[in-house]
This record gives sequence, structure tokens and C-alpha cells, in this order.
Amino acid sequence: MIIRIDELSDVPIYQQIRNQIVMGISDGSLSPGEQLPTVRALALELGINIMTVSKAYQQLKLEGYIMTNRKNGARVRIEIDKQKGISGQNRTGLKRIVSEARLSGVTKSELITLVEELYGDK
Amino acid sequence: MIIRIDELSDVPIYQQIRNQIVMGISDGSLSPGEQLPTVRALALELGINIMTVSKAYQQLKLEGYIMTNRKNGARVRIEIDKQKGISGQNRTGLKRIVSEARLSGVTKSELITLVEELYGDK
Amino acid sequence: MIIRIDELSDVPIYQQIRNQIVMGISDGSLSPGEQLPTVRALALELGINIMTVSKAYQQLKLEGYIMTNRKNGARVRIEIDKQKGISGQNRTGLKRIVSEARLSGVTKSELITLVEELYGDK
Amino acid sequence: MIIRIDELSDVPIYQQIRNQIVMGISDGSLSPGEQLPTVRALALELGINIMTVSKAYQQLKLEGYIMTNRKNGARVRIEIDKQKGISGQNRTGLKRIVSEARLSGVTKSELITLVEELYGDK
DNA sequence: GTGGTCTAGACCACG
DNA sequence: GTGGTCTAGACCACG
Repeated sequence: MIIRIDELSDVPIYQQIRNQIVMGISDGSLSPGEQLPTVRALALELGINIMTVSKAYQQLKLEGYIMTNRKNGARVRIEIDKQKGISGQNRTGLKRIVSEARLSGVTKSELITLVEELYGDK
Repeated sequence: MIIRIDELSDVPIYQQIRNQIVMGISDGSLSPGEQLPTVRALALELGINIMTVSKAYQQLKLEGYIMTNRKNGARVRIEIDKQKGISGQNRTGLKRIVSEARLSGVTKSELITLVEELYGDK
Repeated sequence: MIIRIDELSDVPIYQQIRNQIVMGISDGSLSPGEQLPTVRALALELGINIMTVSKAYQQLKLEGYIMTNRKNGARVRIEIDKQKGISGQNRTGLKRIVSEARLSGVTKSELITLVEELYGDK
Repeated sequence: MIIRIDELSDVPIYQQIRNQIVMGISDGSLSPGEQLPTVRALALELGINIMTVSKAYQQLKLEGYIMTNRKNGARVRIEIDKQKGISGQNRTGLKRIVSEARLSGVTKSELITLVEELYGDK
């Protein structure tokens, strides 16, 4: 799985890493139990500070997406809690995006098609 | 139309104002041509600085959602450009939210129902 | 000659009037000696304050484009001073516009063609 | 690259900074990828407030001329979008300047020579 | 150290 | 009265 930093983005780098790993887990690029690169290796690969990668991993651990231990480094969690439903923040974010898309001339069916594509087959 | 600031949010206050006005325009709480509160009135009402409201209005103006005018204050633009389509940023944000919702156990049909609700009837 | 106010513009209304009259004189829509509408009539026609039109006329008079007297109202000046050359402000403004056009991919010959068009036949 | 503020100008300070940086990029005084002074350094150098410089940088960022970054400060963007063409506002501004130049006795060929000079060699 | 946000207070031109 | 600009000073997250 390849992580790309968009240096033009306002999204902090550690968030970009966190987001791409979450998306990787969701779309299957990262399998349950799969080993993630070490903090050091990923920082080197991306040419960024170790602290930045570490912050991303800490957040992923807190959110229950990955688990870490000294022996094996970081791995994708086997059992991700599927009972949480959509978070309040994401609901608000979704509402904003839907509103803006609507005002930009995107029709309801176009938007739904896009969501279906992004969701994937399962 | 009532604007509420979430002081605990990471989203800057001026962005929260901007977002709520955009959502208000999209869902019809704010009609084309409708007068917005003056920067001073809104700042007083929300207990925040004039500059903060002003920054929100300036962004809305730049984005083409409102027009400002020394005589009339700020008003919702009559003709909002409907040809823009979904922005790259919003597409990326949507992808992230869909991924997270999916990992949180939201089914595809639940998500589509939510998007339909948020989009509204038209 | 028809004057149109762009209420979306940041250019003050009195400046918009002043600019359109200058452009009208330059392109021949307004002839030397031609009578301009009275301040009152133009304000009524445009639905704006009398003071605003008055300010435009005062500036035009100061700049030597029109002359006013109580009997005849305002007229385009017969002899406009053709020895002034381009003003410092306009030179700076032109430099900015040329720079931006260049960075926006407008070629030198496209820009010159545009200037020739705007200048007209004479 | 040296930035000079004209305190007598009607153009807001933040716009003057923005304009001079755009012109610097266009004429090659600022190269793609080049580091700009930090907001603090430029504010100190010009004897103005940090917020004023910050506003200029934010506008340049929004317009796609520069990118900002907590690590590296602000830099000239490597790839500036060359597909935009001349903006409506600049077209209007150019028309006004051409009209005024014409009325001030500047001939068509003089004006074109000036535009060619301002555009530069490429 | 960097840009980003926010405040309190002030002054300005436009209309 | 309105939005727009500017200041001095402060705090913050990112890295």
C-alpha cells in the first residue's frame, strides 16, 4: 500500500497518513492482521519527521483501527468494531459536502452513484 | 436562520459560520436575495469578534455564495453558479467519510438513505 | 449611452459611473460637447443616491473629462487634454494585469490583439 | 526580491504585497519553488502587522500562486495553472486603462510597445 | 519556528 | 450604518 502526501493540502500530514491507512483498510488494500511499516521506515520513505508518523499511528490505535506492540510493530486490527455507526463529526461533514455538491449542480442521482462507487462492491 | 458555534470543535469559528450559511442556502433556510445579518449584529449575537464574522463573509463572497454591499449589507446571491460540480477536496473528504462509515458497520443502503435525506427532496 | 451598475463588483458605484463615462467618451458613444443626463435623472434611472452620481460627475470634472455649469448641466468637454500620457497609476495597473494574464497562459500576441481591439480603429 | 509599500496608495497594503509577489513571479524575480520570507520577517521588514502579511499570503494561496506549509513557510508554487485565461475583472480593468490612455494621447502603437515591454521576452 | 486563528479596539470610504 | 482594513497582542497545532 502506497501513501502519498499532498503538500498543497491544508490537512496536516499526520492526518493524511491516518486517513489513507483507514481508507486502505476499508477498501481491502490493507488486510486484517497485516503488518504496517515501522514508524521509522515510513518516515524515511515519505521524507518526513518520525514524530509525524508516530502521531498518525497513535491516533489509529486510539480509534481502534490498528494495534501495536514492541515485538511486531503495528498491525491492522483483526476485529474492527462494526457497531459504531457514523460519527457525529462525519455526519456533519457529510451534510456540508452534500450541501455544497447540491449547490454546485450535482444531482441527487449523480451523488448517490458517486457514493456507491466510493463504498465499493461489498 | 440560527447559527450555532461549537466551541469544542476543531473547525475554526469563521469556517463554522461559513459552513452553516452554505448549508442554509442549500436546504432553503436562506433564500436567494435574502438579507444576512450584518457582521456586527452576528458578532454580537454569537459573542465573537467582528473580524471573525467578516472573514466568514469574505470567504462566502469569494466562493460566490453571497454578495456584500455597503448599502445593503450581505445578501444571498441570486444566481449561484451550478456548473462547478463536486470539488476535489470534497471528493477526497467524501471518500474518507464513506470509508469510515463502512468500517463502522454502516451498510451501503443505509449510507445512501442518509445521503438522500441530507440532499432533500428536489 | 447606457450605464450599467454591477452590484457584485467591489468597485464603488460612483467609480463605475465615472469609468463608463470615460470609456464612452473614448469609444465615441459620447461626443465632445454632448449633454450628459442631470445628476437627478441619472440617479433616478439607476435607482441610486443622488450623492453617488454627483460624486462621479465631480471627479470627471476634476479630471478634465466634463464641464458643468448651472444653465446647461454637464457636458463632455470639447477639448480633452491629449498630452498627459499614461498615468503612473494606470501604468502600475497595466503591469499587474499583464503579469496576471501572462501567468494565466495568455500569450503576448493574444494580449496585444486584445489591446488592439479595446483601443479601436483610430 | 524587494517589496515596497506605497502608503499614499488607495490599494490596501495586503493587496500591494499580493500584487508585487504576482508580478515578481511573472517577471522571474521569484522562481517556482522559491522560498518567500516568513510572514513575521516580511511584517518586520515592512513595519506592518503580521495579520496584514498573512492576509496577502492567504489570498495568494487561494489563487494558486503560492503554497504554505508549517515546516517550510511559504513557497512559490511549482506548477501554476496556465489555463485560466484573462479574468473578467482584468478584462474590464484593461478596457478602462486602454480608454484612458487613448484619451490621454497615447497612440495605439505606443500602447502596444508598452504592453510588449511589460510582458517581457518570452 | 511556522502559519493560522482570534480578540479588542480603531479608523476609513461608501452611500 | 455598512463592510473593509489595520494594529498590537495573544494563543494554538504542526512538525
